[in-house]
Amino acid sequence: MTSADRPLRADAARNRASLLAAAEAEFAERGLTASVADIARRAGIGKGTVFRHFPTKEDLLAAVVLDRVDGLAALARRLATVPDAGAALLEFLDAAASRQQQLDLSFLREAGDLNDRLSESRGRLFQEITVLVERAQAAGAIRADIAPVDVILLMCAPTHVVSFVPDAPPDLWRRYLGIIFDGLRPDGAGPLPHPPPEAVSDRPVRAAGMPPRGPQPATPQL
Amino acid sequence: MTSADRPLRADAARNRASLLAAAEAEFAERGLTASVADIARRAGIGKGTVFRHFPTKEDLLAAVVLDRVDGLAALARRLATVPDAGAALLEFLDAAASRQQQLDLSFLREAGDLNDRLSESRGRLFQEITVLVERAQAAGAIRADIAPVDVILLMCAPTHVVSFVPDAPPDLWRRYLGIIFDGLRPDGAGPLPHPPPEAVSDRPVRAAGMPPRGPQPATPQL
DNA sequence: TAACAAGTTGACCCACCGGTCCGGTTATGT
DNA sequence: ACATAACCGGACCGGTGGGTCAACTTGTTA
Repeated sequence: MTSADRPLRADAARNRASLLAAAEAEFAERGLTASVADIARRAGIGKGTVFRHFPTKEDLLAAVVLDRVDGLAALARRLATVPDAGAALLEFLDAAASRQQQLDLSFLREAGDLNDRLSESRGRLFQEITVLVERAQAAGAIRADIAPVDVILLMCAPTHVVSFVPDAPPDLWRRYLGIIFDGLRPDGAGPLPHPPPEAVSDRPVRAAGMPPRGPQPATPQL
Repeated sequence: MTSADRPLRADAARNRASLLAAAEAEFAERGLTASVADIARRAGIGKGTVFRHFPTKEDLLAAVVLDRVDGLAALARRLATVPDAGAALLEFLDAAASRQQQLDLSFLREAGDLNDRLSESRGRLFQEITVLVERAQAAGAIRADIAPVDVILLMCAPTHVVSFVPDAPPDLWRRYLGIIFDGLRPDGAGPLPHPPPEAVSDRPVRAAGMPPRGPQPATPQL
């Protein structure tokens, strides 16, 4: 819209920048429950201005998350040329988890309709991951019965697991990435009990704690 | 209270039962964000009645969750006598994940103050798990550098991972339990990159999406 | 500098949610 | 059958959060 039609007014551009910065910080600190009002206050602008730039809170979140996703995809692409395919995959997972410490992307796996540009970027990222996984597999670094989807699904697990320990050391997640990655190795291990799922997602599912619009598809929970 | 003083009136007992059933169903479908009003409606009783039985939404959740936790602890205790310690641990993790399909207990790992009875039960459960893990370790079924805490933390991962795939087959989680459990095996695998955390929790941290009381400890998110 | 469009703002709207309260209802013991 | 205490329910309260709007300000362009 504004970005294509006109060059955007000077003050508007400034506001947009500090809005994005504030949103990133706020989402990182409070999670998806961060309120638009708080973000606006932090950015030093009025709440109305937020909605002028992004018609919806979800769109704001999408904007914040977009470059992280693109960055991850770029990293994956770079790592696809590294000789040691196994090490490349591990490094990617390391980087992914590391960045999740700052902002949870896990909802990306389900939110099929967050934003057109975002879901496009997500698609690219998933494709790059697929390349990484298949290379690692061809190199014998991970077992043959692993599908790229599996890695995508497990990608966020280390961060999630660690999010439950109170004063977690900043790199505790590496421990769990280590365990999970060892589970991907071809060493011992019998056959897996279930085939991988078809796809991660493409239907509209909402990020948890975001908008209680429909009857909600229900995250299965104990 | 009511359960100790007096035998509880007939209609009250009936209402309490249907309330618990409704709460369980609603929490399972909508997660922690299920509203008390919805639960009351589903139970066919007034909202006031809900609060008469449980002073707080959190207490209601605790009541719903309590017997599941106790059931899991009982299972763990039973499995502690099974000869094959490795198989016993795997079976426990299988049962735990299986029940999580119905109601997510992951918040147990952080909610230190949900309810006295609940956190007591949780303590027992964790202790039983510790026994299971140490036995499996002594039997050489899982690697020596795994701590019981690790298993507790990873326990809910398979369910969580699967919660992102749209129309997941009901036992897809077994695939990821398989991968993770393989990561616990003593086979190949170098040393783990980080020591285990001290404890899972004992300080008051709120379940996500439950009450926005304090400034929130912020689930680290990407 | 004049004039207009683009941008800004915060009061306002509305829906939701946890929790309270009191007038009315009903089970229960005698 | 009656008295009574336990119980029920829904209107109500205070707070919150996403989103709207009309009046006002400001950058831009001629």
